[in-house]
Amino acid sequence: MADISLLLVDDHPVVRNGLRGLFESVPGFTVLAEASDGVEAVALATELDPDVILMDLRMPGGSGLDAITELTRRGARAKILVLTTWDSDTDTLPAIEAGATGYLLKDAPATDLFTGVREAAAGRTVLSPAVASRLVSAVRTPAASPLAAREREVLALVAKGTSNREIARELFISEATVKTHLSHLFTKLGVTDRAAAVAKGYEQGILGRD
Amino acid sequence: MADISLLLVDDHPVVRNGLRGLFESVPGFTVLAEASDGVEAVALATELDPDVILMDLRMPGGSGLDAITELTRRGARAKILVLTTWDSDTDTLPAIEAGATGYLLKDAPATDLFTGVREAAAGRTVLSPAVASRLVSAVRTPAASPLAAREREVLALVAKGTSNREIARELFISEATVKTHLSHLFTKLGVTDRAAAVAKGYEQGILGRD
DNA sequence: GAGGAGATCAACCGATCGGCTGACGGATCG
DNA sequence: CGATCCGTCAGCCGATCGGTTGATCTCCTC
Repeated sequence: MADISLLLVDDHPVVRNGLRGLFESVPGFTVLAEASDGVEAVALATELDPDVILMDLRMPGGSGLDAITELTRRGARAKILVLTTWDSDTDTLPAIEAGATGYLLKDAPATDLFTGVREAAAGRTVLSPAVASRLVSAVRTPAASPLAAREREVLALVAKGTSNREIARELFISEATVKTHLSHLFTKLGVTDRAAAVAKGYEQGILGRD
Repeated sequence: MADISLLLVDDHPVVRNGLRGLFESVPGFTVLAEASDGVEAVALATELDPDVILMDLRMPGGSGLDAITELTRRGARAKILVLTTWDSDTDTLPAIEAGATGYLLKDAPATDLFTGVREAAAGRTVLSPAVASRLVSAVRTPAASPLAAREREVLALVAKGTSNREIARELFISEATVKTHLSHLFTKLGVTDRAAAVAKGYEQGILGRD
């Protein structure tokens, strides 16, 4: 197996040097280049096509988040590992949404960094428990639907662009009943029209989970 | 620190026995009880209030998923760890959405089981890389918006229940222009009314990320 | 510099929606 | 047994929507 090629991105030369030293001290890694901001990172990543990019999020001039978004948009092959100082960093979730493969703590033991990079290069996701928790709570949907079963059915059809008349036919009820259900669910959701009702439905997790 | 109290839930006596043996062979754990299906699990969990519940998902008579949902609904204190046989189990994500704290592989080394349970008891999320990946891809939003900037603004207002006339006032344009934008975005999204447009907006990640 | 996309506006018309009022039977719960 | 919620239905009416056709202007790209 060939070395894993790396691109280091951090605005602090000290950090970059430290990382370079670490990864050059063990076999299996090659540091292709270093970048000090997001723009440079995108340019170098495009040019050098590294296996893994180690990227700090907080940098002057072209944030790490933007760089991740841009690289993802370009369909870059490189796996992106976010380097954070604190575990509780609120930027982590957006970074992962933007396309980061995982994240590592800057003060993690060296062996953790090595395994993290290897995992990422192999296409696996690298997450600490804290980040995993945040992901879980982002996915988890707490709210129980305040709508009656029939109202949910009507709302689901509304979300598909079905007219009241068509809904009536589909559910084997009269158009008047459909309108009654709609009025009720409008009140319950605190809206006045079907478009806003659909929006509330998604916000509250009533819709969207086929 | 007191022992971590456990409830074991699996339809196979052999598996339950094996787990009990494992956890009784080391200090720090107390197996309170065993349940063979979801219903029994909920009853015992309510009665005994364990710290951690180890639960199989596939069981006859009251699936594990239903049990998790029910326990979550009741606000049970116990952390729920799902026991799966295969990592690729498609039930894992729903289980986590339902309220599971994490999951463990049945054939994982004993030490992994122990640390997993300890982590869960401490409130941390226990996930394998494969599950983490699936979580990440569930959160990740791929599609770039096919809508023009102005069209997105109109759609966002529509989702809030704003009428065309109000949108016009809000954006300092005429009602006619609002209707033009709507017609265009309807076409682009492949829908025929504002309610379905809002739904598409959420499905495609255009709406919903304030 | 032609073409395309975005943003702006107008007028018309039929279809649909949403509000209002009122009603009835069943289920569940205290 | 009465209250409350769910699900069903009706008619009326003004407001709003969506489709259509057609137009002007700018900006960007090829």
